Amino acid sequence: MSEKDEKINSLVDMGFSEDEANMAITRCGVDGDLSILIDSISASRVAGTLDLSNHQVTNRFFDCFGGRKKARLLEERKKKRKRYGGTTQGNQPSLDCNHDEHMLIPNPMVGFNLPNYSPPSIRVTRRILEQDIGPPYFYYENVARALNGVWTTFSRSLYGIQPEFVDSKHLCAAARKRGYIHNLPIDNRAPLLPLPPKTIFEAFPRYKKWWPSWDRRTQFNCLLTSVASATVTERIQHALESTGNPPPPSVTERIMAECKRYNLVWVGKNKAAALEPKEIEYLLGFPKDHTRGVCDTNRYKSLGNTFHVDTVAYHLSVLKGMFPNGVNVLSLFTGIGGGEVALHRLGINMRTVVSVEIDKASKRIFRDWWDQTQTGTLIEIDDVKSLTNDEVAQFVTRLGGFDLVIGGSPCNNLAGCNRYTRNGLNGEKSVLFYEYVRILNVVKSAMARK
DNA sequence: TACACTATGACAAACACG
DNA sequence: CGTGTTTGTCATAGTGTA
Repeated sequence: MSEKDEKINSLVDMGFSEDEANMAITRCGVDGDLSILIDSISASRVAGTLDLSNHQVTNRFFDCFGGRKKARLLEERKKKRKRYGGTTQGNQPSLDCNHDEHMLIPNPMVGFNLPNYSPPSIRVTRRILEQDIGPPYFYYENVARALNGVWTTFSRSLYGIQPEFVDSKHLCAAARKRGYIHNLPIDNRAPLLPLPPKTIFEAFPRYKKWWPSWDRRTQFNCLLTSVASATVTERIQHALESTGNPPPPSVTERIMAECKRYNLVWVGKNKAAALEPKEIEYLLGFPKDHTRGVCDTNRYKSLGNTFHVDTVAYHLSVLKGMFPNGVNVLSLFTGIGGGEVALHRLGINMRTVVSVEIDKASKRIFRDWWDQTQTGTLIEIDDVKSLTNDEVAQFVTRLGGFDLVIGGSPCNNLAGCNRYTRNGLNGEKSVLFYEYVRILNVVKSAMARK
């Protein structure tokens, strides 16, 4: 079989038509990665059916830039297109293989809507192609501030659907800037109740006692995968003890930088400390002791990598009315089960969850939670790469289809704090995004055949 | 092998300013 | 408008201990 035929076969397996596959190979060449071909097909679907000059999401939050600034951004985009388009890339159409488009992140980062967010939002209308409306519903997540162009690729690979960017600080006491692409309805969402506390003191009143007046934080920064150790807090304590009260600005500024970076709290006189795992569980909407039983390093790591339950639950809440008999879920990059915990807290019964997760500690945490709270079936798979198209199709047949495909692919190579391997979407871990696309497309086409 | 701890100081993108 | 400044980030590699 020639390389071209092989690629066409793979693409057809994923649910693309033979014509589409042929076109993509003509445009991008037979040497291109499968991912580039998928991009190309998705792009032409979008280009062919939607008018890109008119935003499909009319949302006042995308209009929140002042006129001048917006005009400037548009100018820059034009310039970039000029710079990267056409001539330097041979005869490649710029829309297909150009990853340099900007994706505007709305400010404030409140998504399409939020519970109790005022002023009442102007009605958001979002159009999704008929063929891409669920079931299966899908829900994809990653860091909002990825490298430029990455979200354009996410969107393009996921049927041109506009991402929804939400900073969870609008829902809880910690920032968590994330983008979500999904084909769920966005009307009639309902938050989990009670609404979580939105300030540090509401969440942890006991820290008021030792909180210095010059620490003006009211919310935490993003909860990361590792925390400050004793030397950091000792250094702070020493600095405070060796200066007067109040300490000079030079000292407080340095200390504040550490506090913000590590999300420190004040637990005694001059004594700052890292948040405990159970406190992070609470902030992120997990049940008490959810991650208990593995070592602290693994608890922090898996918590740093997970969803904010309340944010995700708010988006998934629309499923409750649609599936009174429960759902079958394909959960990719499950981690400690943020999506499942959200469904559970929404009162949505999970008949079956096929969970793909490679990390042993996360798997154990999730399995323990499942055994203690669920009556449905859990099927565990280790690695997305080893999950073949045939196996996915067999699951679809066996279970009668998936109602929800949910997952957030690795951000390691996209996250700003990675100084070593922030090499973008083709990095070792983040490239697994394309496995999500592959598997989702197989599910879609297998369900369409039924 | 598993864990705890430490130092590291990159980088894009938003922002402020003239 | 360019240009310098600030901000914040689902992190990693290496070392030592048990």
